[in-house]
Amino acid sequence: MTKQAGSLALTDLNAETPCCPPLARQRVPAETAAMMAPAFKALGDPVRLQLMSMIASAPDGEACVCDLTPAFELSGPTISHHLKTLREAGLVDAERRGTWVYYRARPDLLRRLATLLTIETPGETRTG
Amino acid sequence: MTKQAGSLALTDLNAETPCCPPLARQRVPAETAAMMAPAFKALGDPVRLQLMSMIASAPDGEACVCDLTPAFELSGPTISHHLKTLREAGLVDAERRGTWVYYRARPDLLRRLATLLTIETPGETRTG
DNA sequence: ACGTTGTTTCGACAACTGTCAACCTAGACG
DNA sequence: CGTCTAGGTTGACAGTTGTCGAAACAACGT
Repeated sequence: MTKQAGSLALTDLNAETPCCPPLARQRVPAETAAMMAPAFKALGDPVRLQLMSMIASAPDGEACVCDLTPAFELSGPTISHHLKTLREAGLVDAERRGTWVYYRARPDLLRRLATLLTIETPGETRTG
Repeated sequence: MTKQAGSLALTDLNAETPCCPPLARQRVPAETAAMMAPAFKALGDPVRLQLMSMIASAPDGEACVCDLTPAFELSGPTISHHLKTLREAGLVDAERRGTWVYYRARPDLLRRLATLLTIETPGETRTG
């Protein structure tokens, strides 16, 4: 299990590193790529992308697993597995309150990813 | 329409579909998720993320494979494979000019991904 | 036409991922 | 304490992915 890489990335991502100018502005260093790629990978599955959206768009900013699971035709363990992937990628946080577990989005990383993908509009439709 | 994930997604993504409000604004429909996830997946590899960045940040907006390959300690076929993945995800375009093949970023999809990840800052409440 | 150089495709293999069934843990309720 | 329900973990399996070497394809120089 070489999943220590994941946790390490998490640590770094949680820091206030101003690590990520837009991808199109300057070449992403290998170190940054290694940190951000797992987050993109986590979003690279339709189920997880929907889960992420359901969590991030929840009215109270958090979603109960009991609401997430029935939204898919997948078994509980499978949903749990996907949620774990999102957790390990640093995209969501989980909290148990009584019987239920609630998931909450981590806007920091999400915002960082968005920044990385940002394209600076040249102001014109096309260059040449 | 048959939903052949790969090529169909490409077609749709190339169109001017206003498909993607921020992920945190409203729940991403399964259809949209199926369209966007492959793009995130393509960026979910450190090598491809760097390739994407090298292409997108290239001075002339395009990068030659002959410049990309030596930037990694990977074989030519492997780099070519990653580039193909980016191509199939609709993130880049390839064009052969004489001996060399040049890759160019497709800002449309990149911008759409960024929009999808955009978080509306809570402190930035629109007054009125 | 031929050989040289650059790039992609093919074939193969190890590693990883998505999925489920079965089991285990945490809290609620009697 | 015992039992029920909600979730998470483990183990196993098929399918996919990352990687390479070898071969095929494309364009240039001679």
